[in-house]
Amino acid sequence: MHRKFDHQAIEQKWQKRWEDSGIYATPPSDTNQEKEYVLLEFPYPSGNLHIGHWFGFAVPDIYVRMRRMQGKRVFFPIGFDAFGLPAENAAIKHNLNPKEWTDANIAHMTDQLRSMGNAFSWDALCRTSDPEYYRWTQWMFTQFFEKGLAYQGVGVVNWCPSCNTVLANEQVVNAACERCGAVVLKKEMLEWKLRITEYADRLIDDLEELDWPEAIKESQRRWIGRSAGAKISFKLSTGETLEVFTTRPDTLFGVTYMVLAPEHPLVEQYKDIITNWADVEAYVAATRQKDEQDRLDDTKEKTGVKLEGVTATNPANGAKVPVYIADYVLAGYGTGAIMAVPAHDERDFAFAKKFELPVISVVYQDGGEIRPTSNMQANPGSGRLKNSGEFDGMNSEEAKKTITEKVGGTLTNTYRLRDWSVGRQRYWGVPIPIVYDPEGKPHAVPQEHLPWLLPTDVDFRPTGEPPLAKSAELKERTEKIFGAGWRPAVETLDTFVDSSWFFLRYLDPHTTETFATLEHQKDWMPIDLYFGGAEHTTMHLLYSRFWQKALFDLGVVTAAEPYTRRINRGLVLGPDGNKMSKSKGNVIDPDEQVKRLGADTVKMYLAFMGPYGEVTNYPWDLGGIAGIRRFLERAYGLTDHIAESEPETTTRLLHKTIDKVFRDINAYKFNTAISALMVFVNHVEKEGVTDDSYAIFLRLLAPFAPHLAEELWEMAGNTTSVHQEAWPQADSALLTEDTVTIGVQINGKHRGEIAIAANASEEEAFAAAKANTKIQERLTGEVRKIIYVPGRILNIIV
RNA sequence: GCCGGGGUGGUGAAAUUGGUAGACACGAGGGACUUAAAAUCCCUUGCCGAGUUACAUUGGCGUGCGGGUUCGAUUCCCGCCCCCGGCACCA
Repeated sequence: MHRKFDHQAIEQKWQKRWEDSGIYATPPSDTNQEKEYVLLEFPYPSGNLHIGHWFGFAVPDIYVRMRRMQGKRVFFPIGFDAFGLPAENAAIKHNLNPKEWTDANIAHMTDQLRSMGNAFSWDALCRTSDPEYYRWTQWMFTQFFEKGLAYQGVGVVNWCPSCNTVLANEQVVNAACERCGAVVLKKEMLEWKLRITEYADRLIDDLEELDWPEAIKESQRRWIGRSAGAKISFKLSTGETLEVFTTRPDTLFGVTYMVLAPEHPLVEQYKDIITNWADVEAYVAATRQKDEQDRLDDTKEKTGVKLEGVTATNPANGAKVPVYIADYVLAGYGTGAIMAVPAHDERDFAFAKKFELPVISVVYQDGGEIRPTSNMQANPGSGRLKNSGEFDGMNSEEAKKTITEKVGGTLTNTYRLRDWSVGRQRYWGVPIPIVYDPEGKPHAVPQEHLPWLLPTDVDFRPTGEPPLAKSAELKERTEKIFGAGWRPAVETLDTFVDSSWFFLRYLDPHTTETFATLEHQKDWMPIDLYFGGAEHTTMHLLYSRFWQKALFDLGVVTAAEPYTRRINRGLVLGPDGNKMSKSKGNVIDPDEQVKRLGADTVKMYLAFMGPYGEVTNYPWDLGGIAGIRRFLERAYGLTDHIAESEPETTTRLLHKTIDKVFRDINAYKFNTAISALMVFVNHVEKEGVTDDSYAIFLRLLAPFAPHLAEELWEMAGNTTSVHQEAWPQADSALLTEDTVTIGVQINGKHRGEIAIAANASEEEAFAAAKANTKIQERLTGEVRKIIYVPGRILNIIV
């Protein structure tokens, strides 16, 4: 019978008891239990937990709790990604300190997190803004600096005019700032970068080993964008050589012109040689003017200017070809210059048509020559060579190698990935632990001076000038330690740096000797399962893989890859099917729901919406959550149906439920696991259940409704925690039925059902079918064939 | 344009990956209880039709569209259409 329960009293009671007894604290190393490190993307302390946090944190807790009951030694920590711009912006708005704002939010959100009732290892909690955390962020950065992995260089950066800071390439989405949506500008400046490009191959190749959804792997591969080709040098009429990157060295004989990116250094250098310099200069200036948005808006009509007075010589056949600048060639990719083969590249073809340049076809396909003419398209396919001298008839693949060798080029890979820009011209972050000597040469702050504290005497309102530059304390500190004329770096680190190693600090949150002992790393790393959102595919997930590899090369971590398995989840939408937002007024407040219906209900409802681990968006359904609450009330009232004995159907169903709940949780299909529990409750309400079976049911319920299951477990007379009980084992003998109902088809059409022994022979099944009047009526003609799949189907062909 | 993931009732979704399509839940309709409402309980609920006073019963269609393979297709193959996410002149 359905029965109300006081969820607030129950939840408070058990949350306190679990904490007092410390049953979820980080498990000690010295046991024979198998370890399992389950990680969540830690929250940014924005002020309030939203439904997305619940979806992301409370649902994986189901998996964690089952694994614990199965005897695994599970580590399930939580923390805060506490540095970042919102704190600064909020502080400016409310006229307080970013630290105060952040700390207050953390305190509040910690309470909210506790109300979830997750099996968190609270003892491992850490926050990236604590000096004891960021001293290690800084230490790692200095190690990278010493190895040349962190460097400062002048380049064109992405500048967000609204956030007043540099952004990494990954943080620019559709030419706009990933955080605030402002259109990103190009700006030339000195910036701090990490050489992630040096790890490009490993970041691609090591994906093979990972048990990740293919979609994420593919996105990372495409983001890194490795392409195999060759670097080939062309002699210029000026005497210098021009190096180009091409994926098609086999088409070298088809080169009819060259193109440099407008920003290419040679352009400026040839100022006095180029006879139409005014035109060239104007084009370069126009390109510089264009921001990212303009480039996207382009209709992709090709533009460019010929460099009059400069020609290039094709190393393959000595042909002299003109040289252009055009903005379809990007300064940041390859060598910033290309050899153009209009016959076999669509972009070159479009350009050649516009500027009336020759098109020479040098590749044809077997079984029919396809040659572009001025009215046709380029043919980018591979095939056999022609018009290529001694290489005629060779296939493209072989020719790529042979021709490259012949002209003294080198086969090489080129990547789309850019080095990771990590310096930020803002306040609330990790100060870059670098000081400059009087000559301006950068030096790492030595370990004994770490943490290199974030100064507090700072006006952090954004002016475009880094706030730390205004700190007298930082300046004095630097001079005091290093000497007169020394000055500190004034940028802070991108917060993606902080989150690139948080999972290591969880292992040893209080050690002052190191960021995490090797002993604990060996015990827990790599992370077995990482739950998170799809938006981090080419940001956090890529950065932290790189960071781990860089640490691995320093010999300070034990694993070359941080995350063995990854599950991406979808999004919870508002009841109207739109993304929740204050302006749409469709925001569901989890606190309100928890107060009204309980944490167990909210958690279970989120788990019931659909399969987890598929990036699908689920609208919040007010009626749906009421249904879950109803289910829990019925589970609560199940004691009314406890009897001395139970029918065999109940026992069998129980074992099927054990089996299904286990398999479904293991596959993150929490929705169908819950429906199996519902089926069991529906059945027991009619048929009754014994004490023993009821106790098993409570153990199955425990991961989904930890508070209620614990309460019922206690009400059933137990003094232990249900969460420390062993996970039930299904009796395989009870999983298979003796008799089954199977469908009967005639000519493939469903015509009825028969109940027969599970191991019935074809003859027996056919006999049973003939005994069925409905079937019999239809079996008029001669039976030509019988298809019988035991336990599944009987199909009679007449 | 390219890459990835999808399209199943009024809704969220199931379907042991070729074997009774729609489990479970929501919503809706009807009934019981109640002075009444809420809550709860029971029944019905893919669509269209036949049939009966009411049951019982029964036919056809149905997993985005069009083909194909198969005894049998939501599942496999071919060709389209649409939706969501990512990338976007990357040589």
